[in-house]
Amino acid sequence: MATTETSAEPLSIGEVAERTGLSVHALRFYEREGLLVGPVQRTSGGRRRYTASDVDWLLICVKLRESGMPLADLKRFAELVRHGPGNEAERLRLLDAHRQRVDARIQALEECRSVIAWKVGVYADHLARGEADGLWDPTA
Amino acid sequence: MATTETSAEPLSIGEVAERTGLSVHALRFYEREGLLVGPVQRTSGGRRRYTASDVDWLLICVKLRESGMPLADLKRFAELVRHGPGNEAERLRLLDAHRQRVDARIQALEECRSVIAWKVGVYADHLARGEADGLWDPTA
DNA sequence: CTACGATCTAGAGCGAGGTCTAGATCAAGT
DNA sequence: ACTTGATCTAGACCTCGCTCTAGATCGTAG
Repeated sequence: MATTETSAEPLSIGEVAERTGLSVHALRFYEREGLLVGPVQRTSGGRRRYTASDVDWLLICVKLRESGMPLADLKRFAELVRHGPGNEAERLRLLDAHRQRVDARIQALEECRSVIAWKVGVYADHLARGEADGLWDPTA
Repeated sequence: MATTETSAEPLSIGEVAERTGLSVHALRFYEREGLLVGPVQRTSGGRRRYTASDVDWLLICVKLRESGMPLADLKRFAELVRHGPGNEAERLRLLDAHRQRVDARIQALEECRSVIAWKVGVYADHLARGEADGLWDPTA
């Protein structure tokens, strides 16, 4: 069980890709873009070695991205963390603003869902009754 | 109250833009891409005249897009409707598949939100206690 | 008639967020 | 030593979904 454990052993980029769901390309891209808190360590041969906290950070990044945070905001957040203690209020503001956007997005999606569900119902009814009328259809 | 009513009067592209939230550019683009059910009528001078059902369709489009349906799927849906009665089962499948994707997306967002809310809580606690420790922070 | 804003077409351009390529190097197995 | 697969860098390229431009025309108010 040495390959799947959550140990202190540094991981290769491929292993981190597996664990985070990001592609190795994306991992290098994120690093170039300054989205990581610290520089990733390297082996003598130049290969990246990710620590557990690198992976933790990436997992947070994945959630923030998945919820629609732009890379620019993620970068800003990374910069704040990189800069160290003293800016927690700003980090909080950034995260909380994002949380609000996520809430709004969820609400918007729920509204869309109800419109779509209604339309699905219209078609389902129509098919159940085997009729060609009663549907809104400009070509009918 | 002639300018804001929901009448049978055809509307100019600018009026439709106002009512749907799409830009006039986007409206022309959608038309070019075949996302509309029928061809938009024109005045003798060549200007577009949208009917109420054009607007209804566009409002559906807006909801589908807002909920993440790709233009390609929207185009497919438009083609089905344009083709007329007889393919309602496929329309239903398309819409229902989308509804499921929306549900999945909402769930994913809710998970993200809880991760983010937890992180917000961590920072809020930290600030409330005025401490510099207890935070996960690789640079500390 | 003259202005002026809205609209027209065709097509170029853009921003986000990666993805992919080429060619070299590293590391491990045999 | 040789082969194989993972990784390296720099930078080109891609998809999506519009957005914008240029230059012409329409249509309405004065």
